[in-house]
Amino acid sequence: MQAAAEKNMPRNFDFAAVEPRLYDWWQAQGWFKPECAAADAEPYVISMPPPNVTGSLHIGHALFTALEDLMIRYERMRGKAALWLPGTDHAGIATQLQVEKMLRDEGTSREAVGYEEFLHRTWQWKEEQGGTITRQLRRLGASCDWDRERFTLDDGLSNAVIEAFITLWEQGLVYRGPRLVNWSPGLQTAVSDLEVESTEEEVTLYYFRYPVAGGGYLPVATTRPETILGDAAVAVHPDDERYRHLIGARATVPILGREIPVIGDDYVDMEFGAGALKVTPGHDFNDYELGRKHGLERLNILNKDASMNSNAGPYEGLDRYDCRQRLWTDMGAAGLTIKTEPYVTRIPRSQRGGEVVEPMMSTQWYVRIQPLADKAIAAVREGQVKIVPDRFEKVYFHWLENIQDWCISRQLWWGHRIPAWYREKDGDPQGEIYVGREAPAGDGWAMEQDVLDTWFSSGLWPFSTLGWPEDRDDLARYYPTQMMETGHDILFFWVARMIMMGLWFTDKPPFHTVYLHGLVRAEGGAKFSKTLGNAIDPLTVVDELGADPLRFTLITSGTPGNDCHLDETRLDHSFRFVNKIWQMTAFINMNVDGALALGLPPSGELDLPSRWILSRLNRLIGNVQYLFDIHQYGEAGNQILAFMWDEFAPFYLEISKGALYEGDEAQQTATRRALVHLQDCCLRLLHPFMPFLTEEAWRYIPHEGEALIIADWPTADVDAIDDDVEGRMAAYLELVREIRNTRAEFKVDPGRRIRAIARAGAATEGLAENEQILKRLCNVEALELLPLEAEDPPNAANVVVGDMSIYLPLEGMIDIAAERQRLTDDLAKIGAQLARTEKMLGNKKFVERARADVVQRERVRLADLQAARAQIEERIAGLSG
RNA sequence: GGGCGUUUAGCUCAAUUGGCAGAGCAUCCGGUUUACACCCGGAAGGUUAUAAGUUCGAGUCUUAUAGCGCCCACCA
Repeated sequence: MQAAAEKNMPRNFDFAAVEPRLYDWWQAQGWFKPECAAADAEPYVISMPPPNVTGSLHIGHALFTALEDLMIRYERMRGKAALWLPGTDHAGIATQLQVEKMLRDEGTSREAVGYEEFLHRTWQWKEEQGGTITRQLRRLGASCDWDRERFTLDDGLSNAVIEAFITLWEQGLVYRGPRLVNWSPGLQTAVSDLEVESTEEEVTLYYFRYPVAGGGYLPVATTRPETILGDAAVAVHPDDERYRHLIGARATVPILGREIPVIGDDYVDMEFGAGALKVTPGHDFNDYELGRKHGLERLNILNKDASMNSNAGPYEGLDRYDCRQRLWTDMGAAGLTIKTEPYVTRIPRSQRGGEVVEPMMSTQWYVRIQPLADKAIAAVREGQVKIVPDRFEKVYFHWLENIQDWCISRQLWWGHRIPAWYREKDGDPQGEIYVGREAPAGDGWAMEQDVLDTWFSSGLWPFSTLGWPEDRDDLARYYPTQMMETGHDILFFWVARMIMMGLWFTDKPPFHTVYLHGLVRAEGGAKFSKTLGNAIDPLTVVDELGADPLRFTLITSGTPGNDCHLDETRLDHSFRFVNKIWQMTAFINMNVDGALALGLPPSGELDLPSRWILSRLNRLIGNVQYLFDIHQYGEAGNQILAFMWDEFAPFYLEISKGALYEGDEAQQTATRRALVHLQDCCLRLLHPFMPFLTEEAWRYIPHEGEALIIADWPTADVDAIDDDVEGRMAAYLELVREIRNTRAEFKVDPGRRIRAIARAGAATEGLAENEQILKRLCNVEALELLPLEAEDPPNAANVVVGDMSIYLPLEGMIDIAAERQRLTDDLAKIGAQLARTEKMLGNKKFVERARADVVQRERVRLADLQAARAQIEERIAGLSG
């Protein structure tokens, strides 16, 4: 098999020109599509976590793109029908907020333009902005099947959402009703528990008196005095000797004068605050439960914008915080206040706007989630779905085992409108409810205004994108998917819900493996944010360094599940690695011609360095395979880099110049074939990390096949792994290091060629055959052999590795005293190592119980160290004489 | 209040079933060697947070303590 390589390789990798050219070529050839694999190929599918349709690429997107594209390219090279299905999310709240801001800037508002116009403007905004993020993903090299791109609000997915909703309704798992919800006053919508984030804040704890009928009062403390207006009871602990006699008495709500009962419940903590508890079932989740238990009224005192409503009496119309002040002042005037004190507590805020969320009574749609959760728990428990790293399984179980019904309705305009209709009955405008695809027959039906939580449609993503519930072809071939790669921050929001809904609607887990990555953080662990100004913009990096260094850095900076701290110097290093690979390719390119036969020559025709580097290569391939199998992609990347930069380039490639420039034709050919094979394997291994560079470089070495993107993934040739060869070579390289050290110590001009003399004998025989190693790596002229009985060369430094002893005649540079000192220092080092090894081998238990190869290794080490010590001692004695 | 993660060189991080603690950046010394100065050679830098334990052997496993971080939870 012969293959030509492109000639005239450019001096540097011009990523800016190459990236778009290769991307368009790959895509035009259909290589991003699973159909490019064999017809019977096993599918490998990743549903891309859909970014917000109007979003713009940030470093988190870059991380998931790098990881998922790596997985996809790897599986594609392994011959799988690899499908990476891209798409975007309509992102209800986020997008609506963007459009509302736009309207505000125009001096108008959502309410002013009205429902139809607002939706029109939002779609327009989506059309304008919608392509941005997917264009940016392409710049990173994302090899998605763009023909299958989906959007959560497109017709097919909307159909899936309606189907899912109606099915749940028919199964009795969707219900509508008044409940206490987390209400976002600014957005004027309900939000789910998950969308509320509590942060510790310094607030005021207000102590006051609750007058009790018949005289006296109960002291109560609260952080939200305005909720006094909605109190339905005052509770004390039944064992509280101070107050238990008041249970059953009537208390009077301050200012309003409303009468409420004093109740007893052991929920009350006697030690806390004032000892008695005000109960506001309409505005507090605990009190809601308490109220249910005691049959208390759920009074709502707030309007939708969190101003006070008519139940607040004289305070009607005030904002809740103004009311808090005014009420407290009025209570003070009435002699009902006791004191205030600073207090730290957790304040619930909306994950979106950051505003304080108010628990409020509201009629919403819910999913009865327990049956779905049970299946989702079982699927992970039974191993049908595996979470990497597995510690997140515990978090997953804990959440699902304590899950609350899911509030799925949102009072937004942008989203999937709930397929429900109402008709007036008995004076209630929503007295009759119908759920279905179309409005029912008859007059007077009005469609539900609310839309569904964005995560409802996202939960269907892995199968809705493949055509569910229609068009079963793709669904049959590519579902369930294999990999769900996403951030651990949306384990509950998204992953758990996909598993629940996937199992419920398709009876299959939507994916087999969940790989969770962490957050990308700045140096020192700070969160990346635009306001802090520490954000690394991935597109700027791509402009300046190319996509490959960014991808490589992101992948090699982290481990699964852990946040990674992105260090900008690593970007730089990756960029230089790209150049390194390019230069290695250039060297090979200029040393081979198109007539070279591909593949390796028989092992017998290969010299020791070639057999060594091929052994190392195959060990690397095996390691990389292992690391990919356990999803340790970062470590795999680092090992490939280390192999190329620390072994292949500085040693083998340098040594190969001997054979290439001075060898006979057979040696030249064997070396060329080895070089090409090595570089070919490295480029294949690196392709999933750095697709552009590797594809382009591959063109310049002889290769077989149309493109690297569809080339085969390397497999380790275990027969090529040779411990003996590696051991011998390691000793020679140790010798190289010693000679280089010695040269540096004696300040020998690096350009100066020096002589190297070894005493003849078995120890040096192999070395003499491989004198190219010393010639190329430490600039010696040749290895001269000294007869056994000859005297030591005068004025020579001596380096010793194992049983090999080399003299470096450095006339005029050697100071006998200095040389003796150097050798004595060496001897001390060897002595220390020897002591350690002797101690280990002297330990009977070690010899008996340690693994055989470990013991053997120590024995070899012992022999080498003893030999070296003998050589050096002899040499020191010689110097003295 | 529970749960999880983390603590390794000055900084950012690795270390595959327990087997001589490694990189990058920064520092110091020396180099225009015909693939690469986007480079090459050399050096220095660690009681692996602390304390016990298991083991022939612990960065790795167990327990406790401390710092940092995250998640979950109804003390007003």
